[in-house]
Amino acid sequence: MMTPQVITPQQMQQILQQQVLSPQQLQVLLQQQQALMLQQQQLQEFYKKQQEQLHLQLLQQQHAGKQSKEPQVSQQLVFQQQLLQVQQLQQQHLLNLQRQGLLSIQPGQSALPLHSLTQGMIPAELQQLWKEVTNAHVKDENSGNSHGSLDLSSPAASKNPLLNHHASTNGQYMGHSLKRESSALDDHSHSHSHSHSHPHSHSHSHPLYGHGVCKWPGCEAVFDDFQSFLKHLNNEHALDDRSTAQCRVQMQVVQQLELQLAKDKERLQAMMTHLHVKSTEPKPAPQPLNLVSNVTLSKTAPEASPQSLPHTPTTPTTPLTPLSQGPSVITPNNLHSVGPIRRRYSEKYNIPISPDIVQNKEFYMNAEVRPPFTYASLIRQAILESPEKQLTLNEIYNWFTRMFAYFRRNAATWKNAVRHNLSLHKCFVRVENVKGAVWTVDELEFQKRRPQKISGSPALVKNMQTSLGYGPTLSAAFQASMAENNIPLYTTASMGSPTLNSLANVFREEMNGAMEHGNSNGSDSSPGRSPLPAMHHINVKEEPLDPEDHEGPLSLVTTANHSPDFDHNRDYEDDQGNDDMQ
DNA sequence: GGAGGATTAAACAAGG
DNA sequence: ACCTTGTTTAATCCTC
Repeated sequence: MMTPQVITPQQMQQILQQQVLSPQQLQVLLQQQQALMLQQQQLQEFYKKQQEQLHLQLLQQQHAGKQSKEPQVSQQLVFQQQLLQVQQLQQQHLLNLQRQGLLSIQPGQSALPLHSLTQGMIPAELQQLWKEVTNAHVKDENSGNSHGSLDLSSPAASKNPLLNHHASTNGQYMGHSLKRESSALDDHSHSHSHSHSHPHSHSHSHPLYGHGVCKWPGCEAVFDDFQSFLKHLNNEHALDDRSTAQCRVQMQVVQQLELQLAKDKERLQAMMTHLHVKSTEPKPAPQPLNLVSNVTLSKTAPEASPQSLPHTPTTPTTPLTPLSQGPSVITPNNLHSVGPIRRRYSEKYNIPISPDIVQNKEFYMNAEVRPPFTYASLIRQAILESPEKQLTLNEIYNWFTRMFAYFRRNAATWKNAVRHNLSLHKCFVRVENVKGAVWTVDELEFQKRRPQKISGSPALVKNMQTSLGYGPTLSAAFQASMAENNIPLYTTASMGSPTLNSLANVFREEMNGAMEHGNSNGSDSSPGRSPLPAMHHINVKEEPLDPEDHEGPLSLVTTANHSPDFDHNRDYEDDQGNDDMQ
């Protein structure tokens, strides 16, 4: 019954062990998403009101026709623009929620084997979680997928139609709110609804179903009727690693967007305040976003009192490649050509760091997701980030734990890997120092090393695999989704301050390395490289565009202004006690 | 199937 | 004796 050929039990375990979110985390994420949707709704209304109000004011002022007011009027216009932007952001958000694509694996191939494989291994909690996730979706259908493997949702949902009703309690705001939401914001289902003739589409509004298309991230299967869609949903998007991971990715996407939204709202609020516009509403929570981050953060002690690394943490100034070059607008296409141009790292990074995009960094700081970078890249980044471009081994360790939640575990393992890498790669040079020895980076060596690296960043691929449990698919998915976010982010970035952070650098570097290969070799620093190979495989299939989106994440992952909120006092800081893990 | 990179594990040495 | 820091070797996985 098992088809180990696809994933060995070992790998599976790894996946489950380190990559799959803990039930609690998923729980939180789910709730967050739900809350988000509701919030979105409120926001939408709120902004509408605001806009109306503004409009009125504008009209009044224009009426008044006072010369002196003109400047103010123009200001108002800007303001309005801001409002629009926020709205767009929201729209984008919703769109992402619905169509952001993840998979690209052919259902028949890997999906199935996985099902059977996972079946026996998935922890009960996962099942539970999945119930929550799908619960509302599966309205009927025992969908014949009786072979245990695909059931996932069947146990709870399919058997219990009642669940659907109060599904909202869990995370499935499906019903009305969602419906409303989509009709209001989702131009897809909205604007097109009439063009497509789907008899059931309106009666069976399902967030994952629109215009006869499955909106599951990455899927876009077309269906004639709602029933077949449901069937499809149960069969193809059952509870397996992929779905779970996709769900997770989606959550991250949501988080990202939320942060962005929060930022823009803040901006808007500031603008309103400045213009003395009283908001008609209590104003949504200041930081609507971080439901999750807050949780995790609070859990990990938000206070910031760097100890071991007092200096480095506060030097966000990305020592590396400023992303200023970012294509004005990142589109799936131009990404490719423009690609991540390897920039020599210049000391000139006076780029103001917009505190808003710290998201990605935060993501890795809070989520125990294995960063998609090789140890070498990370080590290098750590070193380059330091004021003196040199770090002691311990400082490198600290950087790892500080920057990545993932490295707060299994210290013995990754530390060994770090040491191993330091010794192994010529690009890392050990320099005797007064107080011992420090490690520096031989940039030339580092760059030199890359091209040889085949297959474009196997690390990435692998990391993604292990990290997401579904390899390339997810990595692509994740990046794709990030890329999507990218656009809105860029939007704001353009009006604010574009920046990138260390992670972005690492990412870019990694990409560059990868691309090096993808594009028929080339010497060291040939500009246009093609990104993750992984993505190619996957995305190419469905949308030739996406593959090049990887740049997205880069820009997305911006900024580094960072608050060393992870104080080193934390348990994970004390390496000792943590090695227990394994 | 082989080459080569990355990761992980582990043995071992030197110093504090 | 123990821990940290480094160096090495080896097994394994992965992509080309």
